[in-house]
Amino acid sequence: MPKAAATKRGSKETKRRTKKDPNAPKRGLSAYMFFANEQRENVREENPGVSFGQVGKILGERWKALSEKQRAPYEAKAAADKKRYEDEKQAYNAQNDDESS
DNA sequence: ATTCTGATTGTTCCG
DNA sequence: CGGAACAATCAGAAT
Repeated sequence: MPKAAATKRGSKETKRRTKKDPNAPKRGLSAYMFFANEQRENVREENPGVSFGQVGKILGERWKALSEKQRAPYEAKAAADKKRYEDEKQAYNAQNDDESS
């Protein structure tokens, strides 16, 4: 367990922190994104007719329903995507450093 | 050093 | 076109 429990992120009050960077090196995607990318086709096929109201929620439930090993490929992708972010992060760093002239 | 927070990411669906 | 449930994330900023 990391820390406390209740931690509603997005209180909108503290949102004014993290000053947006000049080129904002947006972070990478998340496992869910990769998972949804593959499952969306599958879930939609197994749940014909269901609207986002159902599919969306079902998708999330199924996400954890998979075995950790199943999430592996998605988590792996997420990790790989993060690396991608690291690259832009470095570009952002270089740009920032090169900006002073 | 440690803690936390916010920003972001992508899917589906519709009006 | 965007928003909202769904989940992860995680890197940097504040303490």
